[in-house]
Amino acid sequence: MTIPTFFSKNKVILAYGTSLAVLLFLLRWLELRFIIFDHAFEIYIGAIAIIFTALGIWLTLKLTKPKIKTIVVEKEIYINNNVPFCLNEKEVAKLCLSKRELEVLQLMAEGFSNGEIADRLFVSLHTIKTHTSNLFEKMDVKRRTQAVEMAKRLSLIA
Amino acid sequence: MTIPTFFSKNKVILAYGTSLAVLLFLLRWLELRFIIFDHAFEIYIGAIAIIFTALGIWLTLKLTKPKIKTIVVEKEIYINNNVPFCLNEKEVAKLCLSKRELEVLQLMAEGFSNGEIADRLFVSLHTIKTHTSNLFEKMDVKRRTQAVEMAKRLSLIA
DNA sequence: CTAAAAATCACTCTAAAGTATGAGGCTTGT
DNA sequence: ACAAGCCTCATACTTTAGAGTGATTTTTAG
Repeated sequence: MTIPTFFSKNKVILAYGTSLAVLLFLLRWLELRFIIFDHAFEIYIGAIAIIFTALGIWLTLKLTKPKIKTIVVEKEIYINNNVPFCLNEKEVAKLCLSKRELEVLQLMAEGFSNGEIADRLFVSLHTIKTHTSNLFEKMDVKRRTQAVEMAKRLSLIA
Repeated sequence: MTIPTFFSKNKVILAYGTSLAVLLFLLRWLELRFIIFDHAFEIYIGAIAIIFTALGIWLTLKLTKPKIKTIVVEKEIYINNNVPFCLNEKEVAKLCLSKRELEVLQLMAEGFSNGEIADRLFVSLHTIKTHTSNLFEKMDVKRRTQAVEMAKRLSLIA
């Protein structure tokens, strides 16, 4: 998570530059002591050194690929019962539940038997049984009580 | 996980400065030795450039903390108990529900079959059936799904 | 201690739930 | 037009749930 800040980068570079300056002064001093050196040459070399060191630093910073670290953050989604019901369409889509199946699921959760649901939706008991079977298959549950529990937890129904 | 301290940085920089000085003296010496080369200056500059670029790269790799690119994957977790469950004891008393019956009711709401509840509570299926029958009688419902719906509505269970 | 309540187990029988499979009609998007 | 998905209905079969009745053993409160 800790990406090198601009400050830390600059700190290194500045420290390096300072050391170069010190070095140049040292050379200057040596030049004064032993009037051997042509100081323009040293300044030139120093400049080249600084520039290309900076280039190297810049290149490295630009071109190094960051290590990829994947963090799975569990985002808790609290379901507030006092807030008007809001269908969780994501889950509905994920489970591939059809409108009719949701209707059946809703009535199932309200405690109606398959027969009562059939009457309410004006279809046969067979149809409701098919719907419930498909629901259990899609939701990967074995009983209507499990389906209801899951449906409430996922806000598939009110 | 040793983060580079200021001291260690300086140590590197000082060592670097020293090596630079040595290098300059070496080059100077070489220059004095072989003044033969026509393009000695250009070669010299080129060498400096290459060396210091490499040095910059090396320094950067050594002194910067490794880049880490973090990918945060949000995994949604649905949680329903935003308000800590509080048993509605008034209703429990009103309905004359016993502890055991509440236990059975809880497991029933979690989607377990009578057989599974029997296993969980280490009693026979007959016992659970008796409990459920008594529950339905007391709660005045006809099916377990209705009982569960009512229990959740009245906060008899979590 | 004792009566009441609670918990346990058993048996029978019916109703409902659930499984498996097949099939026909109705939209819908390509 | 046609494939795909959904809704519908059907049959046959298995499993679970629930009703009704009765009984024994713990627990618990007076």
